[in-house]
Amino acid sequence: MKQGAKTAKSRKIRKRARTYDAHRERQRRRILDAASDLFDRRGIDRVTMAEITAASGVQPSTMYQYFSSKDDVVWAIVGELMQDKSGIAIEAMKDPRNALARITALLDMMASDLSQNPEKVRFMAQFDAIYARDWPVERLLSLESQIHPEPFQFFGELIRDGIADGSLRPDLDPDLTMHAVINAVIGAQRRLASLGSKVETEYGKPIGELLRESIRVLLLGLRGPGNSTELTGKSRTKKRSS
Amino acid sequence: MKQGAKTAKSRKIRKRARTYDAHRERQRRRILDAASDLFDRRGIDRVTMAEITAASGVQPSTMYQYFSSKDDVVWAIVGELMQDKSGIAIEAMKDPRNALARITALLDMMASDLSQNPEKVRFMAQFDAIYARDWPVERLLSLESQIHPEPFQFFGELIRDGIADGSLRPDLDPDLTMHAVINAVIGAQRRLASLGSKVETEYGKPIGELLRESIRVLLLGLRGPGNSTELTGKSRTKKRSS
DNA sequence: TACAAATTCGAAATACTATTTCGAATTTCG
DNA sequence: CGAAATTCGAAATAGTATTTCGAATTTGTA
Repeated sequence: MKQGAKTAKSRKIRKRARTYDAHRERQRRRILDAASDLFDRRGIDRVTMAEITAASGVQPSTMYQYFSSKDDVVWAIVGELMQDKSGIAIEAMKDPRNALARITALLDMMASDLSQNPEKVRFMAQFDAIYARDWPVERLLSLESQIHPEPFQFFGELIRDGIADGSLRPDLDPDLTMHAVINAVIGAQRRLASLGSKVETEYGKPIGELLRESIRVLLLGLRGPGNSTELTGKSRTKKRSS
Repeated sequence: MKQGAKTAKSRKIRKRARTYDAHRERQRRRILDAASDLFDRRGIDRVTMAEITAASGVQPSTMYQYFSSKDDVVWAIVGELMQDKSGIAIEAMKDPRNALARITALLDMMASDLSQNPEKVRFMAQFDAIYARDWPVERLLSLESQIHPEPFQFFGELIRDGIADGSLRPDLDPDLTMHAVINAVIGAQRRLASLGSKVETEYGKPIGELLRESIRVLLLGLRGPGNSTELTGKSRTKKRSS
């Protein structure tokens, strides 16, 4: 349906020949942007289709020509978000020093994400809680595999590398530990986003700070006997990373 | 409406005088049990009031005489769950050895909870994601404070005790660390419950095992320099670490 | 025991909501 | 130009939470 459509609007000559597709892209974007904004501000389940159509300026009948249901809209937004995040994550993992440094960069990225886009994180938390369980595994798998082909092996390698280069403690389980750590950080991140200001008023600390402390403890637990205080201290106070 | 009503059903003599109240209690229970079961099996948002009334054997009109809305039902169940869990948690924290042992007991309890009642945990995850943010802070606070009066000071003390007795590393922040750790474990626990079987089929490990690994890493990160292997390999199945 | 209060039922009514349908009007394509 | 794609408007369908009310039943009490 949309294969050769997005190569580029090369010149005016081509532009006319692609008006249908280009228009469809624009409409789709308008709908997704409007929906995303509403979801962020009010939560998935409190947003009605009528509101989405109103905010995006199309009629319901048009709406359903782009998305077959409200769930479909949610799914599309989730897909885009995951795509974005995984790109950033892969970038963050380029650190050449050692495995611990790469893990640190990845987790720091998640903390920044919470501080900068708490609404998006909250949206993903709602997705997990409401939809993820019932939707067919294939749908999730196809999305995820399209993003990171082999996360299992990859995470396993990471732990193995770290044990080899001495940055991680040697008694970690390559098939388990990295998944457990990532899940803990994502879980903490999304819970903080869900509770939002409630946490801040009750605990007196910004949610970003709480998550960074969780990450600090986890990294301390991963660290090999060698590097005692190397990465421990006030870790992420953003210095000019050259 | 129901002040001096629940002291006790002393004798048969009294029993008759309290039939109204007793009946109301029973009805309330029937509704909550039926609703809880449905929520566990299908998720909060997929359960209709009609189903709840059918399952509990009352008419809608009767239903709304006990709970003013579906949210009200959800809230009541959350309240009971929190009450239960906090009782168990307080019990688990009685370990007299040292602060690290108490924290370990608390986190282990959460892992057992996930393994034994994944549906309940999932229910709480949905509550957090869908409701917790919008509901008035006072409502959450009144519930929580009724359960554990001073969690802040309590958690702070725990860290301070641990630093004093040497079981925790000395550079932890009494006002921050324990909250961060608890939040990470609860977040991980609820995320695993939300994703449920999906995690198991994709990662090939039961969710309980993943959570226990997260907890193991966190505890390693908390541990003071003194007790190297003391509590590490303990609850974690095999692995005679030496 | 008789009467008032509390509880339940049944059934219908209201007000939202997601989703569909269809024909007419407009724009794009070949 | 004529066919195809797109949008609109407006109304229709079906499912949902919540309310209302009078009749029937049970319980409390004088």
